[in-house]
This record gives sequence, C-alpha cells and structure tokens, in this order.
Amino acid sequence: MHLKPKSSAAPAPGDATLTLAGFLPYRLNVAAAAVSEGLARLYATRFRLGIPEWRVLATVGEFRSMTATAIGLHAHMGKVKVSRAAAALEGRGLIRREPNPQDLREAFLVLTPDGEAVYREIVPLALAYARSLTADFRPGEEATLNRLIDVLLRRAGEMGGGD
Amino acid sequence: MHLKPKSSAAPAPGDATLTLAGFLPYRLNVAAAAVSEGLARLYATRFRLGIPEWRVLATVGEFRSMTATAIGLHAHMGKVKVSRAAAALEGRGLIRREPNPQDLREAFLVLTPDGEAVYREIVPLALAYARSLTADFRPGEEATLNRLIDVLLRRAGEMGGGD
DNA sequence: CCGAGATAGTTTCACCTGTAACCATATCGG
DNA sequence: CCGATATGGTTACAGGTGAAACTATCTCGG
Repeated sequence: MHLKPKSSAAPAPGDATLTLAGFLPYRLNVAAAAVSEGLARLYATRFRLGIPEWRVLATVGEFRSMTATAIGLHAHMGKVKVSRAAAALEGRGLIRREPNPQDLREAFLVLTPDGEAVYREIVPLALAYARSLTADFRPGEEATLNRLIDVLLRRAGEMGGGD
Repeated sequence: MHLKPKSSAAPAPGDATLTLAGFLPYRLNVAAAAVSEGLARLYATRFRLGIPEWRVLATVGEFRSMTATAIGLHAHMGKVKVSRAAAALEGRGLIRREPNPQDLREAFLVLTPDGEAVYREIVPLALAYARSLTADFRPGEEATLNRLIDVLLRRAGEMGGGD
C-alpha cells in the first residue's frame, strides 16, 4: 500500500472516515442495550426474572402452550437458553410441563396459576414502558420505526444467509 | 386476586395483550443482534477481532490518541472491557500505550503502523456494510431512523436515571 | 509535608452464554 | 421388525462479562 505519508492531522482525505457515534450498527446496539436495561430493571427488581425467563414467560403467556423448540424459534433464543430459562421458571412454579403423549421427546410448556398471575402483572408494566419510550414520537413515527426495523432485519438476514 | 375464571381461550379481553414479536424492546434487540452479528462476521473472520476490540480500534483510529477511560465513555464500554480489549490489541501489536507524564495513572492509546493498516482496511468494509443495510431505505429514512434512535436513547436514559 | 479521599486501570470471582457432546425417543428404509 | 439417522431437550465445558476488590497515582485540606 504505497501511500504518501500524511504529515498533517486531517483524518485521511482520500479514505472515508468512520465516526463510531454515527455508525448505525453501533447506535442500534447502544439503543437496544439502553432500552433493554430499563425494561430489565422492571422485572428484575420486582419479580426476580432475567431476560431469558421473561421472554419464555411472555411467549408461553401469549400462546398458552408451546414446546421449547417453538419458543426458541419465536423468541430468537437457542434451545439451551430456553431449556435453562424453562427449568428456572418451572423451579419457581411459574410454568408446568405437559408431556406430549404423541411424541415423548417434547413437552408443552404452560403457565401455572402462579405464572399466570405474574404474567398478568408484568404485561401492563411492560406495555407502559414501551409506550413511554415512544411517548415523544409524533403520530406515525412508531409505525415508521417498526417498518425500518423490519427492513434492517431483512437486509441483515439476507447478508448472513450467504454463509 | 379475585378474578372470575375465564373459561374460554380469548386472550384476556380486559387486559391489554402483549405480542413479543411486536414489542419494541424485543424488536430492537433482535435487530441490533442481527446487524451486529453480520458486522462481527466481517472483522472476526478477516481480522480475528471481537466486538470490543473493534470498538476500541475504531475509537482510537478516530481520535488518534485517547485514554482508556475516555474510550469507555465514548464507546459505551465499562473500563474492564476496555482494559481487556486494549490488552489484546496491544498484545497483537495494533496499538501502543503512551504513558502520560503529567499523570502516571493513565496512558494514551494510539495505533501502531500495523494497527493503522488494519484500521484503514476495516473502515471501508464497515462503511460498506452500514450502507448496504440501509440500501433499501428511501431518501430521508436513514435520517429519520437516526433521529428516532436518539429519542429512544434519551427516554431510556431519563428513565434509568431515576435510580 | 502528610494523610484522607478520588481516580486510572487491572485482577478476581461468580455468573451467563454458546458449542459440542450427550440421552431419549421417533422415523424411515429395507 | 430392526438398524441408521433425525430430532427434542439436557448437560459439560470453555470463554466472555460485570461487580467488586485491589494497586498505583494524584489531589486537596490542614
């Protein structure tokens, strides 16, 4: 790479420069982390739940009954994480396993009455949190954000697929 | 919690329901993870760099010379992570420490010639990746996304501050 | 000049996570 | 019916991570 040595401090006139603070992947991560952290505080302090447990609880609550693999697929978690989160929730009596007689390898996870109570208590908090996040948005902006996130997801997925 | 037992399957007519797939914090995390993963593949395979190393490299490359604490502040990393990433980069000869004679506790990190070479090679790849992520955006949408991310960051920060 | 904090950075420890190995059951071809 | 292969789920292991403890230096009040 035979470049004439730049004597001054100007940041590479020929090359494009990268400012981390304006770099989309970085910005996305920071925003997601900040939002997650705030949400996690909600159920961590009040319900002693971690993020994986919350995701499993939310998914089971949403679908009433689901196998671990399906939960992982839906909630973007590896089966190991689902397994551990489910074990923790079962240990605390929040979910129950219903073995599938048609296929003894799998079991459907369902909320226990205790689990349902916790679920009904958390959901409004979570929804309120999400609403307050976008409280300063103007009409239509939340829909726009969701659309753009979908575009990003699709693009990122396509690029990853070329493995 | 004296609720009349719901006999049917309809998902709680009184309560608001939560669909994970439409829940903003979840969606943000999934998108950020997908984008990060794609980007990480770039420098992981080609340069054997992890995300923390990349962030430190990018920050030092951008500011020419910076202390570990300042890097952590700028790149949203704890000082532990910065310390380890810097040690790794130093071990591979990509950065160098210049102790500050005015304050022997700190040292400025700067790129070595090798580090600069890697930096100049990565930056265009990273920029191309970011550009291709938003390739399907329509004019103005990227600016909108950035603005909305800033709003989310501010809101999440404010809510966290009430500790 | 000295001792009580504050600050930069590293190390320790306990925990979380993913990959890979593993066990049980199911399926499918012969 | 049986062995090979696939699939659901758990366990073992190795690496990354943050909170807290620690070291070294600096600053400030007396």
